[in-house]
Amino acid sequence: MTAAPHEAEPALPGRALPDTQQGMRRRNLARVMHTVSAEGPLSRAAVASRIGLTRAAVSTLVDELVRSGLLEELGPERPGRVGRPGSALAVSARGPAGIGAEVGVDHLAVCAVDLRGEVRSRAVRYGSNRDGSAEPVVERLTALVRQVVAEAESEGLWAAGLAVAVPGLVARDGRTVVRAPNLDWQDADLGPLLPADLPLTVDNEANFGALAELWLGEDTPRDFLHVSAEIGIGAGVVFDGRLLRGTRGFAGELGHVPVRPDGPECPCGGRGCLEQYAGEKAVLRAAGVEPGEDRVGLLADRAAEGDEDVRRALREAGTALGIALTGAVNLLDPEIVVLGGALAGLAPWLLPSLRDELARRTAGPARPVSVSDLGPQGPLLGAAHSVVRAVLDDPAVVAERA
Amino acid sequence: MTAAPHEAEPALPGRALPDTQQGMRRRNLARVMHTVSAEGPLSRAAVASRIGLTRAAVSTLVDELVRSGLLEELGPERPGRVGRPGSALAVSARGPAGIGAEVGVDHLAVCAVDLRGEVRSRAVRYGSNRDGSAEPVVERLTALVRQVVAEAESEGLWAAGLAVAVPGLVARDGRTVVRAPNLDWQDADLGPLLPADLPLTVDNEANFGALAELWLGEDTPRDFLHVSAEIGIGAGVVFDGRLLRGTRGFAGELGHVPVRPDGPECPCGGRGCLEQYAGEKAVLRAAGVEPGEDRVGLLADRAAEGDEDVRRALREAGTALGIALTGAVNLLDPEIVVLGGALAGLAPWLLPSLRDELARRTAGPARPVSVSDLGPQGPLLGAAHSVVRAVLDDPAVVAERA
DNA sequence: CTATTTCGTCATGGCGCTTTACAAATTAGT
DNA sequence: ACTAATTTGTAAAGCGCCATGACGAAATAG
Repeated sequence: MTAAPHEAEPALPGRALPDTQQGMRRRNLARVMHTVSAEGPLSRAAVASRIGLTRAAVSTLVDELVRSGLLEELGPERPGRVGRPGSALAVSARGPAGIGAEVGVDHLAVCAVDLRGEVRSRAVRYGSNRDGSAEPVVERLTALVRQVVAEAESEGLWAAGLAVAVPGLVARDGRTVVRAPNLDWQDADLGPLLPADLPLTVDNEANFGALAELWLGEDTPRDFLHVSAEIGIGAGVVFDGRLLRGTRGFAGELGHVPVRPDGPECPCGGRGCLEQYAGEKAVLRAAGVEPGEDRVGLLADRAAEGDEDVRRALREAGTALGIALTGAVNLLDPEIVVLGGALAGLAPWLLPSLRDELARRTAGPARPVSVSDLGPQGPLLGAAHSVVRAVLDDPAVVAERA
Repeated sequence: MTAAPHEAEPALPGRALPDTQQGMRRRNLARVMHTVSAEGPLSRAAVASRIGLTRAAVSTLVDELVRSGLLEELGPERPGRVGRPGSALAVSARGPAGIGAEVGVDHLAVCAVDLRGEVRSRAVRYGSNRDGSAEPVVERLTALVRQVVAEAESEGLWAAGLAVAVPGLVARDGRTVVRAPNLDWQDADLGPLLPADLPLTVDNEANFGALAELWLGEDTPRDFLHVSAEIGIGAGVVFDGRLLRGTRGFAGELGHVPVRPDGPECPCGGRGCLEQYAGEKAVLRAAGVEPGEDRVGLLADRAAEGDEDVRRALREAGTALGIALTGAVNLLDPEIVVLGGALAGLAPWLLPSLRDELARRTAGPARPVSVSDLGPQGPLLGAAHSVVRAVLDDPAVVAERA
């Protein structure tokens, strides 16, 4: 029997729980965890007033969470005010950990994040992953995962689940990679290839990048568009704090939004797709740069040196992005647009023309376009945190295993 | 003191309710109402098995709802199977009613819908509403509302709320029309102008059209794009059964998605927006038809007669729609795209080129594009039903007033 | 006419939160 | 220093809500 998959981001009060007294209890456990996690060390009384329950009720909830090893008592608070000081509670640093993994075109990365959000262990392995099939790649990934899990365990943690970010389309079952052109994968079910004792989620790296921005970004609103590019151009659409996945799970294919309907043909079947103007290949060609290792770093270096060909190529890519984003902004009215992934490193040369185009084409106040401060780490962190969020969202499940 | 506004579509179990025993009770009352409403007359036992509570629990819930006048006992069921027949329960036809209203460019319409979804009373008034300001228009609308409410009351109903559909952008407060170019309205707060004894919601007609499709359409999935055109072109984005409104409430502005980035200038500031190709004005001009009354009917008639200019204009509009929708489909991966509003009547001439364009440009299986069977009635019905849904979503609120 | 099945209700019980009360630990004021 | 006031955490009693189990009522099957 394989472990059950977990949802990646069922908002705060896991709406799946039934409306019975036990469901209520579980949701309230989750609310305590979320509150303590978000607002640092807090006394029982502080938690109670924040979530609208009584101190007595919170006491019993906290007892249960402490017994399960999900919360820790830090001892008496420094009293600044009158009255008996509370006993500070914090999310445990020795409980469950989320294991995040990333399959890149030429690297693999795995990390373990504890409930406090700290990265406690990590491992990277470089080398091409275009092996023609998923098996050998996932085998190497599994080795890396075991290594990170072992290291986490030596620090008193235990792995609560594994989330894998891949550069490709993932079916809604959260296990099957339908198509990953840059890896040459097609309809690859990663479930049987990864450790069966860990609840597994597989998702698009752009989705995990967007979730990382939502969870970890400074002042990230609940309605935003996260644009990222590795080789293709993907977008994560987050509304009301929820990631929009689409019926088949293929939402966010910004790279194939038409920019010039009569433009060059695209492998997708369309013409003039964004990727034909702002995709990595197109930009490298326009800049007259040979494809090779660390292409993004190369472009950034050349642009910084003042290479006019590279700068023009990036300006034009920014314009194309601006056109595509005009459509997206008109359709979705996000509060901000965030550039992440490889785009973050090239932002200084993309942003001016992108902002120009967007401002020119949209009415009303200018739409803020910002750059993710997570940079290329977004997807990996998002994956690991998705497991952590699953624990916070339903602590009862994990308490049984602890 | 004005009545509190209600949410338009907080899914089934109004997530706003607190996680306390009373909140649980209220959510379970809602689940009973939704179940009975959706699946026709049902016995207590049938409801119990559907929502996963025991017969005993459902009995007390039903008692409460019957006492409040929200459910009715229809008497013993026709027994087809062995065992004691159940007592059929139905949603009451004499309880609260939702009042929907629509402000069109040259008409006003109001209707009352009971909890069963039946239209029990309606009134229409023709005549231009471009009076330069909202006051006189809303005054006429109020008169119509009072007339419909009185008629509904004479049938034993009482008005639970009023929802108004407007052809323009509405702020997220659900009361203020920020901009309605075709009415010449700007920053008009309709709150003080409408009956203060009715909870009020104002929303974009495209949004209400999309909700009508969600609630009333045959086989409408939970993820879809609803495209409607009156004078502008709007889209309702529904995902996971929830309408996506955007930060400012301006989501769905499909009309200003760029189709040809160097196309003709648009009043919005952009160039080559969809509206420049598929908007009413553009189509009329391309077809060589003079603007006037019932422009859509005229176009449909001419096209049916075989007028080649009109047909070409509609074909080209369909192509432009196809390009804009390609972007939307790539970004959102909806299960289907539905054409509603004025577009529904022109569908026979728009659809072929629209489908062609969409199929050519998107990979994978063809995305179904269908036509709403609600036609131009969508927004009005959606508005009235939004009030009905609010009652189903939280019967306890209304029970107090009954 | 009896056995069986299903429905609705009642009494009982368990579970989860609130209320109320109280001891513990701190600050403010005299 | 000592008392009053304030706040925290816990314990006991109470109430609301659903589950369980039993029962009469009303149908079908044999």
